[in-house]
Amino acid sequence: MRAIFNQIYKDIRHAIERGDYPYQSFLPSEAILVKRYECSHNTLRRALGMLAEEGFVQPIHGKGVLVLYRPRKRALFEIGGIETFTETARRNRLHTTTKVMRYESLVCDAEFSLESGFAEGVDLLYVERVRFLDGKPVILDKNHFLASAVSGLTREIASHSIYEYLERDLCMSIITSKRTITVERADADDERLLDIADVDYLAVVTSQTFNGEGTMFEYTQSRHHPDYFCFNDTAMRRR
Amino acid sequence: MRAIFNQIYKDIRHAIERGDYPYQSFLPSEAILVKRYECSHNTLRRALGMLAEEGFVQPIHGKGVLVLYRPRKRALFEIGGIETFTETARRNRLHTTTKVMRYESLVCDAEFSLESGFAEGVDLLYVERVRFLDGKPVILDKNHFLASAVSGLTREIASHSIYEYLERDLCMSIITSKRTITVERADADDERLLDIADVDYLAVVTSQTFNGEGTMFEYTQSRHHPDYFCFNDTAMRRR
DNA sequence: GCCGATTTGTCCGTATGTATC
DNA sequence: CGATACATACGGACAAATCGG
Repeated sequence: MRAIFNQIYKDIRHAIERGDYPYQSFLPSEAILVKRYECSHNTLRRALGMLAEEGFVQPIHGKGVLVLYRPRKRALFEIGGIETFTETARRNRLHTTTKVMRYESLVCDAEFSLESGFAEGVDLLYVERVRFLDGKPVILDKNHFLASAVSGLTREIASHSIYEYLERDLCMSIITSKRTITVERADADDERLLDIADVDYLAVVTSQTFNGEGTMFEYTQSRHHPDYFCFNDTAMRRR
Repeated sequence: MRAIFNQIYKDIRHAIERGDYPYQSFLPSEAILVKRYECSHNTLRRALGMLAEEGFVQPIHGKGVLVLYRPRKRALFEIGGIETFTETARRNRLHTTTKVMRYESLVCDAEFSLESGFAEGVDLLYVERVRFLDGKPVILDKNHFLASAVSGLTREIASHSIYEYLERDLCMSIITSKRTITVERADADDERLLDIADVDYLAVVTSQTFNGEGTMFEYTQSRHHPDYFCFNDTAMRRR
């Protein structure tokens, strides 16, 4: 795989983040960039399209490609894109620990099939974990994995990073993730495990995740302490 | 503009939503689709790329393009993508009303410049509105508009749909929107205007919106009643 | 208001690489 | 190994918006 477009994307992105092309300035024209990167028009446009999709730039017909990126003060803990808890914590230079509360096998019944999207009758692995950030409990993770897809997973591994195991050891490529964010009332478990007293609502991220073969192998509910939840998103309107 | 790719995108998308290509089945191969639509390889791939980006399909190298879409029971009120309150309500066949609480001019000071991203000293229009769904107050909208970009806006228009006015009458094309979702404690205004008693947290969507010329013309904070908030998102991991 | 230069936007045909079966 | 299917890249052509003279 050559992935020239990806190199160009990363190069321009870093240049923008470094401040080479400030907010509200224009990138060099496509013609110039094509010469600089010695690539085709299409390849360059693919890289620009990715940057536009993520809100770094906005191409304006007949004028140029405008930079919309501005550095900003970041929240303590942010999600957006597919990033695991461990990765996010590392990026924010925070120390994390994970406590496995439950680790058990079960079979998907009719009701849970409707909720989760797993087929009825399949074997599942249920893992319930509390995630700590610098000693504070911030997320209650309720993972349901397709047992056949996570063979070899142990309670020990779950206490570190399940995704690292899946990607590195099982060579599973995590591809598509569908997420829904809601705000729900805290229940007794939440209050006990997340150590909250004066808080009665949580941010809840419910997600279905598909691997490289297109099988949905995970259904997870992450219940976030409201003070440590921040989700970022950029959207483009097509006309 | 020919926009063949968009036609193909919509056609395949509707076919999927209609059930022609069920969950976990493969689309016809690219070669077949190229013949069917009488278009080039590139154009077809662009359409497929859009479908993949939005989680409808997942292309699998060497095998085919797998359908990941499943119809699902939808929440009462969902957001995701760029959709206005009015559009979302219409899609969900709900009756909406809007009450304008405040409508005033102001100048961006240093502090608000840092928070919003507007330049210090520019003239702004502040509009505070409560949005009702079938009579229930569900969102408290605090819009800040760049005064120079929304000339002709009146309190009367604000009580219906500001975006409709901007797009149809001012011919403004709303392009990029950067959003952050957090969960915040309800203040006295929230409690009074959203008619909440036993609820003390809200879903807060803070957004910066850019028009077709690349100028940020809006900074808005939408404070959602937690029971009527549902945000959808699909993400892909690049390897 | 028109024209031409510049710049982005769309599409095509072709070639080649790589994973799956 | 060959056939099939997706993945990347190139070069060329033309359309459409913008801007200055």
